[in-house]
Amino acid sequence: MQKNDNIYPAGLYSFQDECLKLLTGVLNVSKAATYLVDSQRKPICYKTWQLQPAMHRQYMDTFYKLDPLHPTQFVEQADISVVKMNDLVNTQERYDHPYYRDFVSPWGVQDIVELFLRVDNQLIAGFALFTSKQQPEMRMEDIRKANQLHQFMQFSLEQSLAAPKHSQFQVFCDQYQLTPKERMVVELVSQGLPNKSIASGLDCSLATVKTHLQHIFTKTGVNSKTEIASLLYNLH
Amino acid sequence: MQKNDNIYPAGLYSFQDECLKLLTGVLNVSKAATYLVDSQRKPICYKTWQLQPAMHRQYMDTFYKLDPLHPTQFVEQADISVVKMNDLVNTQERYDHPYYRDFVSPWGVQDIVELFLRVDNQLIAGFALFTSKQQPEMRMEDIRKANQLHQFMQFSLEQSLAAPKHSQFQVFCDQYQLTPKERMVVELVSQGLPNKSIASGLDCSLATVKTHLQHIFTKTGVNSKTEIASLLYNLH
DNA sequence: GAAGGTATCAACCAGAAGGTTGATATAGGG
DNA sequence: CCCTATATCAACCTTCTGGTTGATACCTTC
Repeated sequence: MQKNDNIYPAGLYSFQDECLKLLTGVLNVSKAATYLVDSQRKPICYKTWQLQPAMHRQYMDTFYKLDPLHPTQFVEQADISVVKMNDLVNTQERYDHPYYRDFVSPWGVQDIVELFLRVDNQLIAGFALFTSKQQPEMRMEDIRKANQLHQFMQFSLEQSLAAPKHSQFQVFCDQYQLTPKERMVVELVSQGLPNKSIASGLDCSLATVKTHLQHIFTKTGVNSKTEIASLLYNLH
Repeated sequence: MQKNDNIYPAGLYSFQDECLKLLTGVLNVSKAATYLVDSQRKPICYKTWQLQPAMHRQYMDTFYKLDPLHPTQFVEQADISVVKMNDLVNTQERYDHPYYRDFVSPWGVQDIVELFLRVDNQLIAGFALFTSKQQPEMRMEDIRKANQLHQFMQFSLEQSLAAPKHSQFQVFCDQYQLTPKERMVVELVSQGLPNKSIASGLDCSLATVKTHLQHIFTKTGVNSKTEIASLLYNLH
């Protein structure tokens, strides 16, 4: 577990931002979301675009369990990278199933396309693109574009992970032997986020974040988040 | 005032550290100190080496006024860069004057050599090197070495100010039109220092630091020191 | 000399962050 | 099977930070 994780998914904060901008800028979607997949295969670090906070909360609280596009469904299928919901689930099912009846449909969503990014066959990030009932149905052409974008994002991801900035982050984390979750905390700290945001980013409690921070502080020998950010960018 | 100061002395935190290490490592001194000179020609951002905190406090509280090597004595004399106290002040004076009788001598100091760094003829940093009464008197050879080191430090300073890292700092400060003192605060924030340390570094009260921070927060549109550090190293 | 920018400091408050202890659960190695 | 490492969370307390208001002083510039 540690082995697979000491590179991913930490260090991808701005990568997510840029990808989301790209997708929503090029494709005709009404809402979008992105997340990273942690070592326990749990989606964390959600970032959304024009997606109602209440809808996201509903998903996180309840409906993620029923999601046919949930990343856990695709961790093993390394060949699947772009999935269209309405292709995966037939029309009848979409009428019967509570996921569509009680969640997808009420929020005015017509279809969802999910993009997965992998490194070494391991799923590490995902993107959900929503079209609304007011929009025209998604066509082959749109899916082709999505595949095109996916391909470039996959390329860009590998570049990002090889960049000096990223390796600097790795050097720091390796130097102090931080655990995967601790690395994620450091990543979010380095973005200047308050603990509350870090907690919601990692989908855990404030208490857990504080515990992680305490461990990071002891390992690195500092005593504030600002100092962490400073250390990170002033490696000796 | 603004004009002369929007480059210096901010951004020299690690430069000071390295210089102090160099001087104390190469020259045979018992204590040392370094400082930056701000726009009001006041020494700030002291860093010391083997110098008793109590001695430093005494100097800062009282004796700085009597110091014949005090930087204000040399702001105008752009040709003077390395000064030896015992050459500047004759033996008799050193017996009579309270600065030596009540401060220098009681702390076991035999001689002091001061080095000044300038940019555009403006004094921006100083180094004080102390020899103790237990050490042999400083000779011509030592002064030659000090001059040699000074020359390189002067070169290195110019390099540092031209380095990408420094210009990044400048870009940030210019972008948000920060005042000289605000820039100093940002510099110390970027080192991860708590407000109390920033206050003592700038030789002002905690309240002043907080006011500076509030202004920086409004100008940059953030609301925490960690975010400042993050912004600084993640310029868009 | 009035106005604006800068630098200084005080007092106050609410909320965030840091520090500690202790507890639970789970995965993996020996 | 036990031990360790990891991840999770709660409760508590202290200290630090952020936000606000208001005041003084100095220096330019108009």
